[in-house]
Amino acid sequence: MASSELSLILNNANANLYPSEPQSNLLSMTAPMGRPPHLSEMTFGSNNNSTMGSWDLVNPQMWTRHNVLEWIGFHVEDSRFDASLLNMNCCDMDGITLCTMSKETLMSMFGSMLGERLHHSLETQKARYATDLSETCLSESELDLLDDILQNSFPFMHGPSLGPLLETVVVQPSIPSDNSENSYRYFDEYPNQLTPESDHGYDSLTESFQSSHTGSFLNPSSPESNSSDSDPEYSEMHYSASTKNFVKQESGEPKKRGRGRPPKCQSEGFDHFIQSKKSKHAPRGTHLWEFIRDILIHPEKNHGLMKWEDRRDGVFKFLKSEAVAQLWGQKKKNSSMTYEKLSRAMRYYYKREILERVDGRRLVYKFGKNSTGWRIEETRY
DNA sequence: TGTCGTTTTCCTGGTT
DNA sequence: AAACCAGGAAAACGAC
Repeated sequence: MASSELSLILNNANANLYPSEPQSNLLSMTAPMGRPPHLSEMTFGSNNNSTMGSWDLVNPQMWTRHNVLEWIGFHVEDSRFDASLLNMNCCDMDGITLCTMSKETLMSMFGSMLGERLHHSLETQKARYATDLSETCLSESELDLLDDILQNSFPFMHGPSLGPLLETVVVQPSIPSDNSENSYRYFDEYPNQLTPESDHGYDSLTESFQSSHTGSFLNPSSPESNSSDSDPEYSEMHYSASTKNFVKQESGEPKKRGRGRPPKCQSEGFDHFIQSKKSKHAPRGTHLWEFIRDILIHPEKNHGLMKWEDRRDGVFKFLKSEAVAQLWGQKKKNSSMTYEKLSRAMRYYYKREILERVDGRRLVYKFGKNSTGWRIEETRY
């Protein structure tokens, strides 16, 4: 079950861009919503745990801003720290952000004593939940949910290619970082770790994972491994049938298939059973151009993925094209997304004037007159 | 259930 | 040669 951590990491990367704060029901705050409560407004005795807040019941990665405040408040109170010395701006962050902070960063923000204490507590919580996830017996519905997340987030983890990734899962919470780092750092690591072998012109991270890792992640006889896929391309059985690269490796000669997008779910059986349990009507997500825009206008969350070439004119450049594509694929639950496909979708925006062509410059695009929300006057960034 | 819009996938050919 | 660009064709898929 440690694999769910990896899903969390990737989901958190998206959650960073599209936060939903789903756990507000866990809060035990007395402060009104809409602003961070002052520490003096917080209570710690109204939940399951009489001394700690609801943060104690949740993986730090999943903490909301309120959970973080609650957690800080607990330690302020417990250590008899003078709360008036605290800069409340430092307390306004979610768990994902918090988890990227190094000990030094925490100490600089909260002082050596409280900072060290917070760091220690945070590491303890991280370790605890990393352990909990692997040891907890989950209910059937939780298993379904977990499986759902795993399939959607990293379907290629099922089958023969997962071993080393689990190490990443365990290590991730301790990634050394400072304030400037964030979840995208996770993606930044891959190009160096992987050994693309694809003959495809655009080596996606997905392909890299598939081609460079061996070993088994799940017991082949377990329901998880059988159900591994709403996306059958990534089960060992079906991969050859629908993935161009694999076909080429398998036969030594590319097999032609019909034009257009192949069906995502081509199998019956348990895969179909799992699939049928999922909602048929996922809420409409943001469009690709909005996704790109959101990466660009959140520089603190755009860790070297893209950059503005000309902020005023809306000209931007992909720095890590495949990483952006993977992130987009992650958002769309499509782990086979590549920059090639993403860029095709981008080119369709020319006609609709959401994007404008930038001739002669690779990986450079420009927002068009029908795009919104990126201009300096439209954002606070 | 059908239609529509937006991708997604594949492809060929061209450019850097 | 690899990486990227351009755009046609066709299909998937969610929304309405």
